[in-house]
Amino acid sequence: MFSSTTEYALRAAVFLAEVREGYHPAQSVAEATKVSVQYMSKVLKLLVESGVAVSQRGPSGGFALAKPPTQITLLDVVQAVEPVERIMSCPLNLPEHAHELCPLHKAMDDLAVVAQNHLRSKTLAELVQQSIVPLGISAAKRASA
Amino acid sequence: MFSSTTEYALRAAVFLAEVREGYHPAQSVAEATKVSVQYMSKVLKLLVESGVAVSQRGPSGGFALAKPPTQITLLDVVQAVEPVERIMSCPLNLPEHAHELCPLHKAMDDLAVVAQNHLRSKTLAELVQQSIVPLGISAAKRASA
DNA sequence: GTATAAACCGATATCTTTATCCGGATATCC
DNA sequence: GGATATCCGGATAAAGATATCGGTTTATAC
Repeated sequence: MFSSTTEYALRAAVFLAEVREGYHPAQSVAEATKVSVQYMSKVLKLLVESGVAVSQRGPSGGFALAKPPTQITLLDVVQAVEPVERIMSCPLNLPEHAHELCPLHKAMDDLAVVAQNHLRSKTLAELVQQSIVPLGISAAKRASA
Repeated sequence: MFSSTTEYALRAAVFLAEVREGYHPAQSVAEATKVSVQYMSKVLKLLVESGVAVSQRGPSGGFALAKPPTQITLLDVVQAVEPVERIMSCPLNLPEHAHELCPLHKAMDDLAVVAQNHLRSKTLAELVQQSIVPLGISAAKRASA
């Protein structure tokens, strides 16, 4: 259903929503989400390019959400890395289906709409576990902090 | 959203629902769906292995649906080639989420359920365009028949 | 202004998906 | 029972997604 890149992007976004204030280096995001720093850096870059996150270079730099978690939906994150695309014209290019999707592609497009609506209805804020520990910060690590 | 393999499988299933009686060689399915015979053969094999279609070797052989189109849903076809998987446990393996999905993966699993239900609600029969020409059989080809 | 922490960027490696090729097995038709 | 149409299966190729590596730039802190 979702590619691993999308899964990583969602984990990262939720993490940034949980930790909140300040910049968090890719290193921290990577550890919390259990993804390699190298790959997580690429994913974070996608989030920055799409306006979901912002980045800051240099010491005490890192990544942060571009807007409050209440204003970022799961769809924003998904579209940043692997857009759920609507089907606008028949991929078969049949003359019969030039101006109206055939029933099959209509059904597939319907699902795209349903999926988009579902993802749009959830904000990052709703996924933050206030009372629980931040995503991926394990008991051992917390103890040492 | 869907891989090309899934798209091909759906096209093939709709085609078989449209042409109805008898076996149809991979060649015919491939032409109608605008996919190479070689690749379509592999996709059709997946449909056979999952019980959506049946195959028959030799002259006047080919492929046909295993059940009437009213009894085959889009979900049957999709699950045959690229299952929409439920998320049963937290991929992060966090102790906190051992027996309950974290909100993120709960949301993702919810979408999987919504998608499955959507696909299950449409049968191949509902996608058949009775009054129109079969999928992919163009005007030129019809004229020559 | 120097040292350092961090994002950035391009090159490469690995794995998966998609696609093609070709010989073999099997059923049908005459 | 032989010729033929078709599915079947394995090997290979090409493309894309995933992942890693190393160097470069930029900002911060002191």
